[in-house]
Parts: sequence; C-alpha cells; structure tokens
Amino acid sequence: MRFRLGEYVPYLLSRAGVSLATNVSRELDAFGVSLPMWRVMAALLDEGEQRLGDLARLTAIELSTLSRIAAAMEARNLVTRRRSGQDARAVIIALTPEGRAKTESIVPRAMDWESMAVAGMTEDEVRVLKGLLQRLYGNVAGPEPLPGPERD
Amino acid sequence: MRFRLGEYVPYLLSRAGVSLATNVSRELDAFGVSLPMWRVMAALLDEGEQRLGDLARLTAIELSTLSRIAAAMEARNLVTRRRSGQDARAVIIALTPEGRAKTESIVPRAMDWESMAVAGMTEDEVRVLKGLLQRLYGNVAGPEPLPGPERD
DNA sequence: TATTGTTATACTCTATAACTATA
DNA sequence: TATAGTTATAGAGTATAACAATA
Repeated sequence: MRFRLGEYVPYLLSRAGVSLATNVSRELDAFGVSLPMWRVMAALLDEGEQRLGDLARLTAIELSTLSRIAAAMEARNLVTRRRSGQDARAVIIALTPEGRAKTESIVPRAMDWESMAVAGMTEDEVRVLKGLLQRLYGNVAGPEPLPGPERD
Repeated sequence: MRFRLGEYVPYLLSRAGVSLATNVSRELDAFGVSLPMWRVMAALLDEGEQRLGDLARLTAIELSTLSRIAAAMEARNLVTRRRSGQDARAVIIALTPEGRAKTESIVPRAMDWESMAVAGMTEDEVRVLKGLLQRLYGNVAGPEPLPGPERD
C-alpha cells in the first residue's frame, strides 16, 4: 500500500490552510491586526459578545492564548472584557464601537480573500466545499481525543 | 451585508485544519515525532528524497524552520542530509532505513486519521473534497502574494 | 549577482500546570 | 469539588535578516 501524499486529506487540508493563512496574515498587516485577532473580531461581529471559553471554541484558539490575545485587544480598544452577571467566573468579550468599525472595514477584503481562495469554482462547488468542511470539523472537533477510524 | 462566520471558507478551512492537526499531534506523541516531522517523513516516503527547498514547498513549512527540523531529524537518525552533486548549494534530504521503517509504522494510523476525518462521507464526496482542496491550494499558493479577488 | 541553506533574533501560539475566584 | 479565567514556563514555528558557499 503506497502512501499518496497528494491524495491524503489531512495533508491537503493543512497545506491549503497554511497557505491561505499566510496570505491573509500578510494582508492583515495593513489593518494592524494579527490573524488570531481578526478571527476573534469576525466571530464577535457574527455571533455577538461571547464568553471567553465559547470564543475559544468558536475560533479554535487555545484558551490561555486567547486570554492573552483578548487582553491585548482590550488594550487597543478593540474589545471590552467584563464579568458575566449570571456567572461571575465568566468573562464576556464584546467588540467596542472602534473594534466593530475596524472589523467592518476588514470584511470587504475578507470577502476578497474568500473569492480568491475559491476562484474557478462554481457556486455549487463552493457550497459543497463548505458543507464538507463543516462535516469534517464535526468529525474531528469535540472534547473526545480520537474515537477511532469509524464513528457511524 | 452580514458576515457569516459559519459560511466563510477561510474560517471553515482553518477550524477544520487546526482541530485535525491537534488530534494528530496528540497521536503522534506515541511515535515520538512531531507533526512537522511526520509531514516531512510522509513527503519523503511518497516523493522520495528532496532538496530542502522543494521539501519546504511540499510540506508548507517555512524554509528556516525546516532547516532546523531536518537537523533534529538527522540527529535522531530519521533522515540524512547530503550536498547535491549537481548543485553543491543544495542539500538533499532522504529517509534513513530507520526513518523509513518508522514512517511505514505510522502510515496505518495515518489512514485511520483520514478515515476519521471523512467519516460519514461517501467515496465520491471524499474525492470531491480532495479535488476542491487541491484547487483551493492552487489558488492561494505560489510566490505571488495575493493577486486579487479574481484570477480568471 | 542570484540562489541555496544555515543561523540568529524577536515574536507568537501551544501545551501544561499552578493559581484565584466563583459555583 | 468542579469550572472559568489568568498567569507562568518550556517548547516550537514564523518572519526577517545577515551570512557563507556556490552558481
């Protein structure tokens, strides 16, 4: 059984993701935010204010890393951090007006990055790609480490 | 225009890639190799010995990082480094017999990781996913930074 | 001069664990 | 006791640039 790198899904996924992330990071320099910061901003713009832990899951950023990123973003007036009223242990992260404005200024470029990534694909192919990536994530996400090759 | 995180390809790609990579890294601990090392080993197993620069492109690992990884792998007898005969500037990286044996011992588990990632997908869907990821990579790879939203 | 790698630096993210505050 | 975050530390990858050897 030969191992075919060019047909191996984890490789194809990683390679595409790394290359796209590298390009996007470079573009984000012009906006003065890092890629993880942009992910946080995009998540907050779409989903509204979030508990830090939920934001970590949403962005796939490790919690302690996100804690520091959130602190840096607060220092730059992009987000606020406040204790939850319901659960005083939880911290709610929310976009400031400045953060929202900056995020909205990036969104049009972000759409360009997506267009570039899927250039040459039909709308239907893009839809299929999104669906498959969502399903793949569902298979590999979650607290369970790695159940096994089949999940049924 | 609302920004839909759950429909945004770069996000879906990153989220899936990060989650899968985290799982795979954890599994690779048992083999005593890091994820970047496994990528290098898999590339060498499939494509044969490579110049360092080609290996960097193949694995999407930054060149200076790969240089250090290759040194570490050489120290562990997984690969050899030798100067190319045709171009004495170039360094050829090749699997040692031990490196090859270790790589081949990982391959079956690697196939499991892929199976887990695509669980629930038909063979046809997997084929489509691979094709789309390859095309996406083609759109975002290359020396050109970011040409624009359309490439025609 | 340009290219291939190596090395060094500064920065960032991850993994882990210890710790605080709250539930 | 368990959970939500914070903080500290060690390890590793990235970006960048300076450098050596070769083309």
